[in-house]
Amino acid sequence: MARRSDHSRPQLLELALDAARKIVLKQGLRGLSTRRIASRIGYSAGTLYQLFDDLDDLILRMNARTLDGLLKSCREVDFSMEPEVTLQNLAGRYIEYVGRNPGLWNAIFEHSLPDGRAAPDWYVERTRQLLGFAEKAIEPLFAAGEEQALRHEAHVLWAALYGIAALATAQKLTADESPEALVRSLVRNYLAGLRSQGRNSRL
Amino acid sequence: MARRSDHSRPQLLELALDAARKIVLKQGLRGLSTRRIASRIGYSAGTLYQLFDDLDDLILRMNARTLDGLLKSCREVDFSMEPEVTLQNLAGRYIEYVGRNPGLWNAIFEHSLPDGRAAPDWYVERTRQLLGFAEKAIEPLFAAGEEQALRHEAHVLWAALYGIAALATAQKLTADESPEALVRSLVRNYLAGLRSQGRNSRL
DNA sequence: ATATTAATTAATCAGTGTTTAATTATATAG
DNA sequence: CTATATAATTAAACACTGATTAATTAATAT
Repeated sequence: MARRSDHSRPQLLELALDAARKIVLKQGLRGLSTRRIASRIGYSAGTLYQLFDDLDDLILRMNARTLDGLLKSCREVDFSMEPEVTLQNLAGRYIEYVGRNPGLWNAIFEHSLPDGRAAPDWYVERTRQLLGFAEKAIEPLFAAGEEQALRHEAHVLWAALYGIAALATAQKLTADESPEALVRSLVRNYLAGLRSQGRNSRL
Repeated sequence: MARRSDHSRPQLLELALDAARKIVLKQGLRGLSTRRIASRIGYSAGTLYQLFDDLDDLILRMNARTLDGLLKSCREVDFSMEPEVTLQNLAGRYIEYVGRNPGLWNAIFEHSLPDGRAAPDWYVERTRQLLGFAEKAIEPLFAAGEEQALRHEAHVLWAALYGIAALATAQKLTADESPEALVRSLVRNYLAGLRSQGRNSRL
């Protein structure tokens, strides 16, 4: 056929990514395949290759949407409060979002690109933005000229948050430890530590 | 054939897991397949199903060995020093080990079992032991009867460490941030925070 | 030497990602 | 309004994958 004017290209892309999302939500990344996506949207597998470079590309675009949802939630945080409150709110939304879409979040760190292939800019940009929120939250704790220390400490917090979320969604945490409580402790203690030491003493 | 007395069953299991390790080191988990393992050890793919339940079982056993290597390294840490020194040593070995075997470490969190299938006890036990080291390191900071708080804080540290290691090996950290430096900051600030607040105030 | 047992494999099955040629619906030109 | 060109869609093919099966073959017991 030619374009069967059933759906436009953008519509088709939307359908495909949505179908992929639903499959991953129910069956995990393992259950995702081109043929399954195709059958769900009433097209053949080959059509997907007009919309995406390959399955990796499709997965990256799906994961980018997952990140977008988290970014959207993070944007609603009030950054005018004191750093700890802001960061707690940020971390809370992070954990809440991940907890509501565990399958999708799992897909983010279960997926890996083949050997030498790097994640595209539009994907990396999203993770960078996420990190940016952490930086913005703790910014008041640092003096001008300490940007390097600021980025460093935000990186630690971001990676730590990532670890808690990862272990929680992969169900590798003991049941009696809620990720929310772990994150609260992380933020409180880490910031208290930053304050008690001067934050710029990171030999 | 029957057992071709070329290798004993334990030898064969060793060969298979070693071959799997080498493949994952060079090509990542994506490059691992039953046929590739089999051809490397000079047997057919079917033979592997006499040694392992399935490929997931094989991967779990390979990952368990990766954890064993880390456990072995952690056992050499001197736990008679003060908590921060001990924990820094522990975390240092953690990051060092992961940094030396990034492919193998990646396999640990890239792998996931199908839908309802849980990790076997002998696997979970290893992760529990690893967590136990963190508990042992910060134990002196807690009074008797605070075991719950102890486990809680150790969990935070362990998950945070995991996050840094994960992002580092997946090359999702900015190049100018070494995982060693991130981990040092994590341990120092978190412990400082624990001390500055009373450690048992974790509502 | 024969019968039994069990390890090993080749063949097979259903599934995968991806590419190709063939088909077909739309858009364009005459 | 028809003929042509264009481009989307698909069915089929290819080379893989994990896993199962029947057939084969080597070691063991009789």
